[in-house]
Amino acid sequence: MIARSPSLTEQVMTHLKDRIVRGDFPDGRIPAETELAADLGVSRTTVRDALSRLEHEGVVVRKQGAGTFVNAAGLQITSRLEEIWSYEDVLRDHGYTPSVEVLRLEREPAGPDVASVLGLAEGDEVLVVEKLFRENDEPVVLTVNMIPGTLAGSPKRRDARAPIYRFLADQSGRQLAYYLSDIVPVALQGERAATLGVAPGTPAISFEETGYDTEDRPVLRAASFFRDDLLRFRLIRRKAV
Amino acid sequence: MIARSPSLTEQVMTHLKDRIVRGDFPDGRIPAETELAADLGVSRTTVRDALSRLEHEGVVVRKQGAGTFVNAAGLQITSRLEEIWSYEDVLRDHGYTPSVEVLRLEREPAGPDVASVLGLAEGDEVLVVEKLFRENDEPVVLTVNMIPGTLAGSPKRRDARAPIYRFLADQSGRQLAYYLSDIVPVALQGERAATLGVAPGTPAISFEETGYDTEDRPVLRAASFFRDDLLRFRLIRRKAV
DNA sequence: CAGTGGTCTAGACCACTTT
DNA sequence: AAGTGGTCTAGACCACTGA
Repeated sequence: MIARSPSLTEQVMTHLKDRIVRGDFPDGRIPAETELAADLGVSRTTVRDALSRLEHEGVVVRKQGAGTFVNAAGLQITSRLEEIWSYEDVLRDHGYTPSVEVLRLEREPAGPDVASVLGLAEGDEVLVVEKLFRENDEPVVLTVNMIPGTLAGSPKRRDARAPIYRFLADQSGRQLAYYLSDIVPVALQGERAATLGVAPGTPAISFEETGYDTEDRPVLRAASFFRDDLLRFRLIRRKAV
Repeated sequence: MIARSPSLTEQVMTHLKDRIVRGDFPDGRIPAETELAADLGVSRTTVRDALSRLEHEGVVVRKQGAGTFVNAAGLQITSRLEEIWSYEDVLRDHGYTPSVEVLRLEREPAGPDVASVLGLAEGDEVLVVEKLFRENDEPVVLTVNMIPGTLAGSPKRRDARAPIYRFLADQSGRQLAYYLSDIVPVALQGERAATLGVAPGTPAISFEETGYDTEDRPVLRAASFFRDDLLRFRLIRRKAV
């Protein structure tokens, strides 16, 4: 709850972002590192740290010998794939005001695939949490999460509306540290197509992912299905260094 | 002892990668930054730079106060989405030894979408380069590239087998700087399905992307289709900082 | 050529985790 | 308390770009 004062680097980042948004650099050129350092009263190292992180975020581009420039393309990226964490936030980033409904919350025996990924024996119990995210009654994202039964108590539907990483932390105390995600093309069928409000056979992207806690133990298996017409993933690809 | 050319930072990176692969850190724990700096005879800043980049690549994880650790999950990532540049390399990373065939190389009038993206008038000529990447006669990736007609001479089929960024550089002198890519689910139909050797209606992922040169001018529109059973994209997602 | 970002050093103190 | 990574400084030289 205590707001720790942002680091100098972070303050420089916000400062630069603000100026970019404000249109302080109409030609897209950002002042030289030494100049910024002098103006802001910090060391060039700190400025460079901030610029590195902004470059990593896709906000600016640096060209040796030439200068640092605002990256117009980066402003088009609404969701950076590697930082997706809560679908509610993703939808908000897209300008939506999402609602969440818990479609399913029950225990069932794990199938062989899920058991293997989560390090369980086949037939061990998993808790299934199925959620639908809507914008104005229009379904956009459907997620199916499976958690080892031993890592959950007897949650109420209301509890399950929280982002899954928070739900998991509340139930088990385990912190979700990272996901390993496969991007998989699917054709939506049957009930799943109906839930998302599309015709059977509609092609869609599914993220199939395994979540690990801070000690690299698998704690979550999830699949997410998207309405491609309402939610599109975009990324920048640059030549590797 | 250590020489120039690859930067010190890069040498430290390769050194650490080698030791990781060699199994020098059986418990997954990497020596402290100060220790590495002393051992290698470089400053801690250089070591930190190397570790930052390895962390960014997903090779290691750093935990404040605890240490730096090998990231087992990162070793499973064969293709980092944000660094895809040549599909031949992507396939090689997957352990394949790909071959390339140029299926199509001809000029045609641009449709409205392509014209708009490339900043052309509808009907202006674009050069279409369609390539198929195979592993052992098995088709894996199909790419369709469109370049403004003014940016290409009269290339031969042989020229078009090179990676598209090199082809573009050879033809026009323009350097491809980055791509803006949409990840789109499609159902493969007709000729395209046949070319990739799958049943009509098979769901697939398509990368729809626009390539820009170093001066942010659009120079390339491309779409790529994948055999999901042969080429899978995987990524790590971590909590944003 | 002057000016830019890229690399590197040596050292200081802080925030956090583990013992 | 000891040890780790995180932040920050001040300064040096190099590699590259552009006029």
